[in-house]
Amino acid sequence: MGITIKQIAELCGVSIGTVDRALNDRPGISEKTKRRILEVAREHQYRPDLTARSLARGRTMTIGVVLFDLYNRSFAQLANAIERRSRERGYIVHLTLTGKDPEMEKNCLRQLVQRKADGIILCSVNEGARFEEELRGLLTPIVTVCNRISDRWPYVGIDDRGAMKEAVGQLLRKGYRRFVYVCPPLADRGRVNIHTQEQRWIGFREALEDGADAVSGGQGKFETAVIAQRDYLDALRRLDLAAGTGKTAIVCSCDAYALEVMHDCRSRGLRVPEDVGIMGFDNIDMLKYVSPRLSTVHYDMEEFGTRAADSLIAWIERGEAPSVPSLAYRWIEGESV
Amino acid sequence: MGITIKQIAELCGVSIGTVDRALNDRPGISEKTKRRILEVAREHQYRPDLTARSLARGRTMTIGVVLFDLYNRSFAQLANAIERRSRERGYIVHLTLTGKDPEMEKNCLRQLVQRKADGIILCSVNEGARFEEELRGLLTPIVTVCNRISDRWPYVGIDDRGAMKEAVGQLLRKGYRRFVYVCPPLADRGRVNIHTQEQRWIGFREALEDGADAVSGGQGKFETAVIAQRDYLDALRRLDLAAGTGKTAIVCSCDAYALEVMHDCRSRGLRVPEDVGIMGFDNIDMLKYVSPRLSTVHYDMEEFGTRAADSLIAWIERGEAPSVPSLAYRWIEGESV
DNA sequence: GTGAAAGCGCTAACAG
DNA sequence: CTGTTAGCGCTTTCAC
Repeated sequence: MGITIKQIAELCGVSIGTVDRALNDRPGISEKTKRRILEVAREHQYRPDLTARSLARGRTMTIGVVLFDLYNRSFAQLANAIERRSRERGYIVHLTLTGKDPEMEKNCLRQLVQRKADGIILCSVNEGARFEEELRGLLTPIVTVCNRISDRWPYVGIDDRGAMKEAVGQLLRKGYRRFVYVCPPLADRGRVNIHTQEQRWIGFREALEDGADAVSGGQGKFETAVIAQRDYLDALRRLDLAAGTGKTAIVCSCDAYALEVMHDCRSRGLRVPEDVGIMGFDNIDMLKYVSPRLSTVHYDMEEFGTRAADSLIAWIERGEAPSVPSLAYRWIEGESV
Repeated sequence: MGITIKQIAELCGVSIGTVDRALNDRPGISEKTKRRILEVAREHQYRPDLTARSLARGRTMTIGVVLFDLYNRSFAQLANAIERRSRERGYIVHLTLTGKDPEMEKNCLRQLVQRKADGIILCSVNEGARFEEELRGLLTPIVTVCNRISDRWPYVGIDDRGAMKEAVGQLLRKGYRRFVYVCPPLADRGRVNIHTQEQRWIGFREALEDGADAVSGGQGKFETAVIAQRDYLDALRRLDLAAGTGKTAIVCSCDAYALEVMHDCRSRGLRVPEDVGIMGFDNIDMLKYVSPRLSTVHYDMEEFGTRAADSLIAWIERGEAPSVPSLAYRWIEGESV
């Protein structure tokens, strides 16, 4: 199935070395024989066997991608962009999904290394010194995305902390003084990589600290509650949002939560933003179908993808880990706060 | 980087043949030497080089996937399911995206074949005898999904014609007698694969034909308009939905269009379903954030993925193209008709 | 039981 | 300019 250089060599009455020179237009071959060889190759629809080439060259022109899943719209866009850019640059993508299972993630990585992927783009759930040791042992360029691991591996993403800080600053400016922060469980720290969520959480606190100084000269803090658990809606319902003075802003660390929260609040008869303010983070594109429009933080997932691919390829081809600057983000003024 | 069987052989003072027997527990080796070899292999963290194995075995344990993109939620789910199932069964996925570009699609296919993917799951935009000839020339098992090509290649999907027919039957039963059918351009037929859209369109017409017989004994047809163009919203606006008697049902061949249409109608002050009925197709999961709930046809994209993977693997491993029965679908009663 | 050797298809270094 | 040869790391067949 498919003709090989050896067969071409026989057909042309030359050696495989010569065929190789012709096919990969390497120097040291006469125009005449080259033309003849190319002609024969074309006639027989010669297509080099890339697995053989990989073995010989020691490079597979393959990029391994490790993500949680593609349910999340953002991950889908990310994968899309990575594939696009990679193939533009001559690489093909091995997609592997972990389902956020630490062991599965290790399997994926191992698998990719065994298949000799030239580099890997990783959104990790694993974390910790031991995991880093394992990563180092893979001896493969790795670029992290969405979840930073450590300075040793380039990270593509925004400054989540700064972004959240700015966003909450907007709420303060609008006059909000009571806050509920809703996010996924942060307790797994150390076992599971929640770098991004953690940064946002820090950004939230910093914004309030700075705000407290500015607003009341360091006097009275703001009223805040934190909900960081799976059944966040239940927890939220137990809170009396109307108690006290002033309107509450529910700061959600991601749009997915914000949408659920908004839905739930409204089903309880709370008007948004009249009775309660809600903000999200991520600007997932589902938002365009939702009213009132959610106020949120936007960043470009596609850019994450192309940047991650570019950085990884730079590393692969230049041999040294590149440093990647934080990408841009911006506050989206909706109608929900 | 990484130890090889040759090195293990030297370390153990045996031949590589023996090492191979130990590592792949093949018969013809004493328990004792086997144990010793495995011990050494474990110590040195031996991981077989899968590119080398591929070359030697003539199988890569790789499945190529060719889709349009991952923007569409359904494709993302599809890709997700394919990856999951494939890796469960020992295969890894090569993801390639065509962006609906026929030439790009051919590139992807060629690339996958050169990389010796054991089989390919394809959602094709190309179509026609010549393309089929090319596909045949690839000499690789191919399972089609979402867009059928011909009987030569197994197709995973639902009976779109039947499903649309049933759905429109629901509308007739609800009393609708005026219809606007909205779908992507159908004019590209022959050049571009629009099998699915075509089937739905046929289903729509059949439903009305059957309905005409049933309702008025073959007398008077229903009032219908068809919009099959990129700027379908503009076209729709030009229609006077209120004219004539009875309420109009806008039958959209996909939810994406239905959502846009619904949004547009409401921005024009039309109430759904009081003034106009709208139905979609696909039951994309964005719908859960939309009210009124869209009436639509549901099918399980994940099932497409696992079935496609299973069928392809069956073909790869058993050597003969499997036949795949149509998958299940069901009408979702929403509030939009 | 074990070893030797011939591939898989391509690359790359070295002779001529 | 062209041919030869030795790999890449693993599999597989055939001797011993």
